[in-house]
Amino acid sequence: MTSPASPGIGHAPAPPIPAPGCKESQILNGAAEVFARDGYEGASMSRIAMQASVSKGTLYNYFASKADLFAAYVHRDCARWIALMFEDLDPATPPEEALHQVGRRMFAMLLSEPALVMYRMVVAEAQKFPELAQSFYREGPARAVGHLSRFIRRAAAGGLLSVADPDFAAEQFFALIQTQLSMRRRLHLIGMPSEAEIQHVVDGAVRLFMKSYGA
Amino acid sequence: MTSPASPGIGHAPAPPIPAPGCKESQILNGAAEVFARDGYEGASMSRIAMQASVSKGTLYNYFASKADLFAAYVHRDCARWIALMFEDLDPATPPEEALHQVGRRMFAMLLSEPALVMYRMVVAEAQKFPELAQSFYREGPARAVGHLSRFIRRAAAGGLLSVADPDFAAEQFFALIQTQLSMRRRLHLIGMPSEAEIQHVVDGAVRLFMKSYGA
Amino acid sequence: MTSPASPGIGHAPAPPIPAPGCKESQILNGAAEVFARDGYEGASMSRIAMQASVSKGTLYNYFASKADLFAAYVHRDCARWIALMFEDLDPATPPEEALHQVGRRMFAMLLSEPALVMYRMVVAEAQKFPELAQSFYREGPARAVGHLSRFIRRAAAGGLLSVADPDFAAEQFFALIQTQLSMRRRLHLIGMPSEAEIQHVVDGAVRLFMKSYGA
Amino acid sequence: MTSPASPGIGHAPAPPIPAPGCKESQILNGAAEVFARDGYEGASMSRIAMQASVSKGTLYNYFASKADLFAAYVHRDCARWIALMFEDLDPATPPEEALHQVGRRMFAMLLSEPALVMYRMVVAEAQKFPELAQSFYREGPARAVGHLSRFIRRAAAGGLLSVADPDFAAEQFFALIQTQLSMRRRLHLIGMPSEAEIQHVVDGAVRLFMKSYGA
DNA sequence: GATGAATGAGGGTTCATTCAT
DNA sequence: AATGAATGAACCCTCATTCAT
Repeated sequence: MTSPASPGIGHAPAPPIPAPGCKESQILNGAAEVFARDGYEGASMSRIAMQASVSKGTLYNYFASKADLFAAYVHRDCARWIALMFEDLDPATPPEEALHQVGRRMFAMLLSEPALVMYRMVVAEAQKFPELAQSFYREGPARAVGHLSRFIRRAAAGGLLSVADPDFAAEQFFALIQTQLSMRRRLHLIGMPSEAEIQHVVDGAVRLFMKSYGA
Repeated sequence: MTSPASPGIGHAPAPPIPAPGCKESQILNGAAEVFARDGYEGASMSRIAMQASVSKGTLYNYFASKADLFAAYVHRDCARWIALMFEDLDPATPPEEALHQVGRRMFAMLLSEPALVMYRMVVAEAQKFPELAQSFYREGPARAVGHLSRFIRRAAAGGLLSVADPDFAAEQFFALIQTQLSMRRRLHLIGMPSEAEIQHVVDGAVRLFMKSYGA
Repeated sequence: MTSPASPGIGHAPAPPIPAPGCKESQILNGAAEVFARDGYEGASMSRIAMQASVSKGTLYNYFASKADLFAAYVHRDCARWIALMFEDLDPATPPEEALHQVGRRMFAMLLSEPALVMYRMVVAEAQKFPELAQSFYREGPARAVGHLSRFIRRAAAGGLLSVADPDFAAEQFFALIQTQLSMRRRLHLIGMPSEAEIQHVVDGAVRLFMKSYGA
Repeated sequence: MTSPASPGIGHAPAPPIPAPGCKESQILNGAAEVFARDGYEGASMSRIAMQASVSKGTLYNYFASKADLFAAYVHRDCARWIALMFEDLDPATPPEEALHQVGRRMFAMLLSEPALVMYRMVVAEAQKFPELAQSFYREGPARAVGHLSRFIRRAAAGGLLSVADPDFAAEQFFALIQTQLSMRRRLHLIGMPSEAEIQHVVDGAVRLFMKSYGA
């Protein structure tokens, strides 16, 4: 119903992301800004209402509570940039080149401002919103690893890589991308790294990976 | 700065960690409990006062504000368990064995409950308390990498490893430890991993590392 | 249904009770449920609208305000069960038997759930809605006493009772029905009394009454 | 301390009524005024704070919630005027005179402004505060009936009255006091009755009572 | 130094009411 | 005639902070 276009696939998104122009979307935009700036606890419904240019009452016409609004915001924004992450890799790409490509994309995505904000909030509130942490993990990191793992398995089957445990290997590659540079960025100690810095980290990761897992 | 070697001189550490028995310490203990449970915004001075068995007035005799108290708590507790992390590695240890040893220790420490709590809080409040994030990074991750880097450099000098950039190599090893298992633990999705799971991750990290950097 | 049948006579009731099927009636039914459950202040127009299956806007098309709606509800429901109270007593009935009969009916009616609810609400809001209390009194207790008083007067005229002040005597009988049992019921301390308990109270009332006022 | 006079009895009051001058008392005075005027739901903590000349925060330093404050108010004010009700009747008083005396006192008390207010509130909120209704009944009406019942029993034992069931007889007398005058007063339809009106009702009650139960 | 009563701004939430459709 | 989205004031309650004792 929400996407009759692509026949045969139809895995409908659970929370139907609101149309960009509508009031609900307007509220979520305001919420995104305030939550990102102040965190969950620090954000106030008053400020969100103000930022979204609606009355406080209207907030509650769309979302039953602050927690609900927060969940909706996380879901929408997760879905947004997760979608950008993985257009499937062409299996024909030589592994080394594919790793470079996906490595750079991952890196850039991980350290992008919206992803950072999301990561910070989900980590911070994981205790209070366990189901949010769960769905964040499932929709984000888990899917990324899954995609990479499938690529590795195919490459191994084709004799291009020599990997016994593709899942674990994918996790390792994913981990190698997140050096201290990521940590410092997450702690707001640095801004977005330059292209050269990214390249350096990714090169290092690919080199280590291929040395072990190259055919 | 941390080097207490120079004898006879008592250059006091910047934030003088309070004597364990005193009232200030008593307050910080209460604060630790409450901050860990409720987060910065969620914690209330009343609850902290109650937990520490002092009056609210006394809190303000020792700490000018909630933010101040929070900073003091982070500093003290960071210092506490960072200290446990790195008794210096014996340079005589064979690299592979040393990596296994330090890998296991890092892993266990990183995923321990107090470290998780601290990580979560610092990440969550990095925006509001930038200087806190800075000192957390300096006293924690940066020192860990520094230690490992020095060990690698020595081993390379001795011909036991073949590493061009010891700092970067150390970061890579550190990164390899933090697979999805860490991510899931940070998101409260799993409890403390078993000894076998730890061993598996560390083995994999050492294998990858040695394949590239082994002499 | 209230008797539009009688041809030729148009003594319209002051607040024209709405026809049972119409939208106004539908709203009042919803209001009755919610007011009874939540009281005047506790009731919300949203819940009433929901209960009545109409939109909030429609509520205001029929009633200018919450207070108006409340008044309409009280009027209609008072009228409803007051009507059931007194089909006129047959003057030929021997007084003692008539008193037993009317006593039991009064008692049962007074302690019935809808009457209790109404009593509670009118008492509670007597200050805020004085005209409501007035009309409640006039349509309820005053009419009950009036009926009984007329019966007593006729009986006295016929030599069956010896009563100087029929109004006062009727009030006394009415009062004797309302022992502590009524009080406890009004305070929600007990449920509906059993038939035996009712009989006991009514017997006692009739006995006392007849001892003084019997011919 | 509250009643050192009667030795050997000492039934201490459960909720220690606060000293008249203290802040708690000051708050309760403000609460009494506002609750009496606006009812439980209608009263706002802000108005109470204002009326009591304290800040809203202070209210919550003394009472955990609005419900708590309401309960404390009911308890204190019940206790206050219940105490005035029954200094024990002298058993030597002739029954008819005693009934006149207690009848007038009851009547006046029942229809006094504070008792009315209390009655209205307890009835109104009996559903939401059942334990309050219970303790109101126990401390008020039940005790009144108990006192009267004991007097009647003694008189019957002394041959001055002829009563088989003193409890029921006491209830009947109590009921006879509460004619429509009481009802009208409870509905705020009239002010305090005149001395003559009171006398009339009480005379009638005593007459009916003595006609049946006189020796 | 230690206390805890007092404060008042601000928190999330509900509500009666309005009005464009 | 009927709707329901939008409003903003008011609700109860919590909070960090102050200050007289």
